[in-house]
Amino acid sequence: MERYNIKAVEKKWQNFWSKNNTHKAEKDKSKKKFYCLEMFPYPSGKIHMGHVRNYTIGDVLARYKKLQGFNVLHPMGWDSFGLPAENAARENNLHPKEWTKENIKNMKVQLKQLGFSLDWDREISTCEPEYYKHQQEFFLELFKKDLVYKKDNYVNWDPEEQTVLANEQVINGKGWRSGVPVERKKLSQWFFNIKKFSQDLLDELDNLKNWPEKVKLMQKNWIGKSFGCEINFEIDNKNILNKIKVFTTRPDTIFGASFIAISVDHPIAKQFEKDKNFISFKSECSKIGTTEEALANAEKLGFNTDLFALHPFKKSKKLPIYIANFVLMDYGTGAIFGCPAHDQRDLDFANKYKLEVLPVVKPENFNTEKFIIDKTAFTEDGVLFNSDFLNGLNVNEGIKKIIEVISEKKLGEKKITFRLKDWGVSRQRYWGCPIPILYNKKGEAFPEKKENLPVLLPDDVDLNARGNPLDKHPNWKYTKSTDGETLIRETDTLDTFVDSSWYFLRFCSPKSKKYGYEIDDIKYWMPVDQYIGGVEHAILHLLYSRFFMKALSHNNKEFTYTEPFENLFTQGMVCHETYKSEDNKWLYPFEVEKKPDSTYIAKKNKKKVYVGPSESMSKSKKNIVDPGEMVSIYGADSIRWFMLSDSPPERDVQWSVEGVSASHKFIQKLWRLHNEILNKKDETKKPEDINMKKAVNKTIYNVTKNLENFQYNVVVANLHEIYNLINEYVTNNKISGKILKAEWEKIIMLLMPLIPHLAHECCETINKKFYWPIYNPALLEEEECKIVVQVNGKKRGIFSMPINSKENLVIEKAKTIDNVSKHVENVKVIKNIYLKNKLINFITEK
RNA sequence: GGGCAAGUGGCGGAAUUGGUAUACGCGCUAGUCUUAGGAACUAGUACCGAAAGGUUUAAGAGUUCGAGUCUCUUCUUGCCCA
Repeated sequence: MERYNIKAVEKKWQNFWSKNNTHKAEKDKSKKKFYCLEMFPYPSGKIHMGHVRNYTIGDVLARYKKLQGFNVLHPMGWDSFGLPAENAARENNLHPKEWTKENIKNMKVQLKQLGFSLDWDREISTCEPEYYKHQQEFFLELFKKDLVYKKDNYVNWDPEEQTVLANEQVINGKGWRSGVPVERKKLSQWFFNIKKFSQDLLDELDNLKNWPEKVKLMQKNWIGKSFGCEINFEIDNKNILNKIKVFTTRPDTIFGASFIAISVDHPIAKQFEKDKNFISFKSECSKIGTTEEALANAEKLGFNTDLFALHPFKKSKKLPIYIANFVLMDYGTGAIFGCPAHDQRDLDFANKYKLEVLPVVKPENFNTEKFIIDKTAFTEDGVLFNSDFLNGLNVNEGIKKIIEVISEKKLGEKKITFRLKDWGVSRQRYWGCPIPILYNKKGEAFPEKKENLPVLLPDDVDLNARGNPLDKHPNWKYTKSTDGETLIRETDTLDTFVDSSWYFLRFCSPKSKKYGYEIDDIKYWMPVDQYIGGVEHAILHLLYSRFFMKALSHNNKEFTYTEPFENLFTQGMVCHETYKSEDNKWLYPFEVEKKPDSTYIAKKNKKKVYVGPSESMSKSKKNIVDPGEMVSIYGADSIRWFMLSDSPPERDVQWSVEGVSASHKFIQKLWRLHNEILNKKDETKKPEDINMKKAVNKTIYNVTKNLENFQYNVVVANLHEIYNLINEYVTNNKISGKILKAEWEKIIMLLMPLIPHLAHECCETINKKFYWPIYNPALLEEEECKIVVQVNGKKRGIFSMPINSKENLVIEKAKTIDNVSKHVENVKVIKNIYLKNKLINFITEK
């Protein structure tokens, strides 16, 4: 028998699938559909192990569902707009378009080499005019629906990338890609009105039954609904404004208020614009980012306005008004009252400026005199005191009561706010979807005409100039209206998260010239039955996609809203050990060598290598393994098998040479066993036949169940087990050839979704039919069962009995077991716990 | 600081959801075959013990006839938010 020739066989089937368009999906209303989608990649050049894992998990599901008879849609495309193309273009002197195309070409080859059952006829790429044309249409549709608007806004400005970042692209105050501290800058920006749907997006999370709770919670926190109250404070000096509207979620602490803090952009702050001190204060503020985190961590700074507000319930009390760096105009009303005793930021501020700290909430059963606030604010629930008519109430009761009183006295009103902010989509970048908006001389914005779409990106741009290349382009932005007026194009492009917010719709009608999606297609294919991707997109991409569905179906009779992703699965990361040389430089795994004592040395100079913890594969730490190289050594099936075998899909997996080479060996073993089975002669029945049938039946049951639950590592274990058993039967000639072949065929079918190349090769020599085996429930029943015997809950023995034996027979036999009889003799058994076919527990008197 | 997960052999991890803990794989040990082995095969491998047997799911308590699984406390790690 020949050794299994991985390269030839894998190539053979990949060509076969390509030629026969095996994975092509066609709308067929008579068949039940299954839309299996994995998050599409950014074409960075090569696929990485994270992709391999993501797409292997998806492919197993897609192939499994197909074998079960579903009409499976399993498409793939490219999230191909974005900054790296511009950077790479500058480095390599290659146009982003060319760079992207080249990468797509290479990555497509790699995906095919892994044997994924993708329908390449539906391939889409977001940087192609055929795609972004429709995106521009959607932009205009949203514009018409008043879901897009422009406003001056502080933005997170990444000085390195010279672009605006969304809040969620700012991590620890730094740009998510550049790692450079983010600044605040005021710019005129386009926004999607996602805030409008805050309540819906929150409520409808409950309908997502098969989303990880973790992800739903993250979205819930991100939307951040809070109940609070607006309170109007009168200003002592009536010349200015007579009132400041303040928002708070803790109106119960009103009696502990000792100052008012307003944002630098608050109308009241305007009068200080010429004050030198204020100007320097303001510039100091702009250095802090716009995230809540940055605000919380930054030193609290204030600018004293010398104005005072009157306490609404204690008119004699005057609260100084400060302009403070931790209050933002776009949260609440841009003004707060400070209650230092019960808010950490307020306390930090009060301590710095020597303001009064008056506690009004204390823990229950705590002596009032002994309760002192020093450096830590008391933010927990407790009993209100020092608070006039609120005294004795707890926090929730206090909030309720104070809101009642405030509304009654018309001092303010109850207010619900959301943390979710509108989605700023403008990017001062070239490689993105142009925003189809024109400006006249007055600066008024209006939409480009539909027949003029797409607004194409010009090819001839200078990427080496700083700032926005489209803005610097000599003539692209100038155009003329039908009546000859000179118009200027919007030079910002759209955030690439817009591109990925509707690509799952496009896959349903990838070729439609007229529409971004055909209503008839999405009615059949949508929603995505299973979406698979990294948890890092839990907030951004998934929330934006939900918003996009909302926005498109808003005021749309044909398109009724559904959640885009019915089921969501978030897979873990691929990790690898990290290696450092003696001179503290990262080394690639292929640069090191393992010695027999399990220590490592550098291949180059034989010097000692320090092994660090296993971490998520990243280029910067060089702990990466190239999938292409692995495929060429071990073959696609081995890589797939290993990816599935070692850890549950939702957890991180450790890449290891031992693991993948073990998978490779197992593939070879399967092939060897297959050939041995083929060579077995058909014989008359043998006694073990029925046991083998039962074992295979049980495997079908287990594999099916575990596939449904995404326990792919257990599926692998199930298949290992049945292999071990069949192999033993074959070696010892225990099974008749005919039964063996029939049962083995079923196992090949079970292998089909996981290692399709080998399974197809085996299948070809047996039978060319594909099906998903159905288990026989009757065969799951065993004739004998093992009864565990416990005495006082401790396991003392185990024995076999025919299934469904009578209780008294089981008890009698149980008592005769050596280690049991010892424990039940000479003591009174007061109780038997009996579980049919499973367990007997004797409870004895002490 | 808050929230959510998780903690099982040398390692990755199973456990029909409260009923035989450690399936399956890696690694390791011994052996067979081989010119050779980073191949293949066989046997062993949670811990203590020569054995009978006993102990064990981060630590401690609780509920229960019975707890890896449920409850509480503590510790540790990871993720998200601040």
